[in-house]
Amino acid sequence: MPNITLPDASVKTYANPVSIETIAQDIGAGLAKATVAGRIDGQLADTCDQVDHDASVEMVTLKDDDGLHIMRHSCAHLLGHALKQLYPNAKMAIGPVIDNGFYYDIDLEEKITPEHLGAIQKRMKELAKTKYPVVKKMTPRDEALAIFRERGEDYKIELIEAMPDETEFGLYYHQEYIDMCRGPHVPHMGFIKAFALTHVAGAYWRGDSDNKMLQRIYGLAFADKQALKDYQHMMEEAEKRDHRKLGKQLDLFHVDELAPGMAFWHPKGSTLYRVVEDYMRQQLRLNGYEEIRTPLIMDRSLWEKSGHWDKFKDNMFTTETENRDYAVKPMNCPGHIQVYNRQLSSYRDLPIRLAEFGLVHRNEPSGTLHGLMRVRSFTQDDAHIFCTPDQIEQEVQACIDLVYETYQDFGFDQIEVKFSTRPDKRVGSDEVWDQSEAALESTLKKAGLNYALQPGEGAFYGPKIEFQLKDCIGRVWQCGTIQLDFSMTQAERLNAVYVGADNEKHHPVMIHRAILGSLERFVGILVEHYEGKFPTWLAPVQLVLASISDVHNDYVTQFAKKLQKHGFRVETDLRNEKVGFKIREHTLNRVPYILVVGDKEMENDTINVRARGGENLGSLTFDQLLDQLNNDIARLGRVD
RNA sequence: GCCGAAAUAGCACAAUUGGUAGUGCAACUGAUUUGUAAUCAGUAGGUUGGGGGUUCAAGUCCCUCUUUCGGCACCA
Repeated sequence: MPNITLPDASVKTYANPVSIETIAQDIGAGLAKATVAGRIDGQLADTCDQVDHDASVEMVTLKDDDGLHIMRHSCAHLLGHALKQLYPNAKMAIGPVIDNGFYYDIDLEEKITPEHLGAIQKRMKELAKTKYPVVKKMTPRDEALAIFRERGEDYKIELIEAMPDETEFGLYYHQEYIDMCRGPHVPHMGFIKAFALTHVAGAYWRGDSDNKMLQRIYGLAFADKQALKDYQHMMEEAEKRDHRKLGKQLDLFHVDELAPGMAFWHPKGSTLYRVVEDYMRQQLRLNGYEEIRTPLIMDRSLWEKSGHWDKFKDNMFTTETENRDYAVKPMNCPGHIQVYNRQLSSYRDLPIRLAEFGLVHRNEPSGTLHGLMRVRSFTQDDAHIFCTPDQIEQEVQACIDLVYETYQDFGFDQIEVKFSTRPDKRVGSDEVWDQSEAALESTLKKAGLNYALQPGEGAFYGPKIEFQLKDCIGRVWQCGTIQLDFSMTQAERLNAVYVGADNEKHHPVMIHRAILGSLERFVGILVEHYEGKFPTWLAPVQLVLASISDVHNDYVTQFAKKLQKHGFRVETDLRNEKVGFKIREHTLNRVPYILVVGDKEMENDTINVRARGGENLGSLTFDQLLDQLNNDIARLGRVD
């Protein structure tokens, strides 16, 4: 006699176990039609599942995030169904839901090309249109194995074998196609109305590069056609922000075939880069750092001692001369310890904060390179804080504060925080790792930040906090990082010491920290974040002064000189072109202010100011313009 | 590194079954002296990513290397 409590607190009583579908029917035909699945005491269930006890039950529709998720998962099955009809030899691996859609990994001799995707998608649409029912059968282990064995689904068998404790498996019958899944799934394919296969790519079975590479087909799926269209449109718009595209358009940088993964900064990009660097230099001054510079190339023995040679030589560039081996630095820390070690420090001197805009080279695998986001040569706004164990918390806290203040100045408010713990490949004892992880995590907790744990993702010498920003199409990149290191300063490594109050020598703790991370990556993120429309303090060219005809040229030149003397980045446009042409060109170049001079301005000793976005601020005197610019620049990139 | 796709003028792209490599913008020259998103005319620009092969003939077909793109694995 199950009593079913509905979300509106009403109760329905049934004489016998009852299916979700029946309950939905009893509430109303409309709801029943829209029901993708049910939630029984909070647990998702198929519409065919029976409720045999008193329970609270909710209907899940496509308006529900869970409903969307279920539909996307079923769409992956639909892909499997269509694919097996077209390619009976295909072996299906896994087909999970991802943001905005799904993918399915497939083992198939034949290479799937974009043209094939069209045919597969067409078949999927035909199948979906029939609204065929999806039938679930809970199937005992042996039977499930037999079914997949008969069908040659080797990967499904492997999946079953990887779950030795399960006694029965949910098999979903899509007409002749059978897939295994925890479910739930849509009751019929009529729910799948808006999807598109997007691309195919390689992916290792079980995510392990020692395994076979399968073909992964990616797809989008949404509740209705409009939502799909909206998403596709949004992605097209987002792709216009791509820093590689804008880098070319705005003449900021290029990456040359002769130096893969290394940026050539053009004058405008170089200016932007330098503004960012100068801003960080100011932050260093205000926060008790001392800036240093260390060599790019250092003797191999240093890297052997630091542990880099052992753990990371595959990623290091090397060189040799006169029978000595050198490595190009992939990190700045060993060099910083050399500077720290130049003198004997007292506990009274700590913390010592050494900072460097350190150019590092890492031989990243070729397939990873990506514009400015993943490069082989980049500059870290790096610093190493040498401190006593007692000072860890305050120092880490100060770093966290600096990260947030800096990101706000650059206009970022969506920052993801990750906490990464000990990796397999590491130096230092487990006790030291226990201590480091606990210290870092407790500070993180005290700071009240929401963070995600990433087990095993730490640096080889210590755990780390990562601050991540998103690029234009949602890919997440690590920027800032705070890493705690008890190992590098030890006697058997690079042996940094200080004299404690007890007059004994101790090894300081080292905090590795970068706020922006890589200048290259950060500039790339900035380009995408602002779509090249940089706030005035960052804009490579802040003002362009355009003359209307050549009688105004001298006036323009003089006016521009005055602005330059006040430190503004100014260009003049004295070309023999119509003013509309000049405006268009500088607008496309996203210059914050276009200043126009004609007869009127010359008479009144003013300049006409057109702000980015087309707003005309009228004709201003030099001092009025100065006020406007100074107010604008003082805001940095902060959003009000 | 792995799987797949791609590379044509500075940029964006075109070129039928293998048959004279083009268009637009930018550049340069000249005319025009211009009032808030494109003035007109002309000129020049290429060993079609590099190398090799097939063919009477290759941007197009084959091999190879490089780079790029999308993922995967990696990311100190």
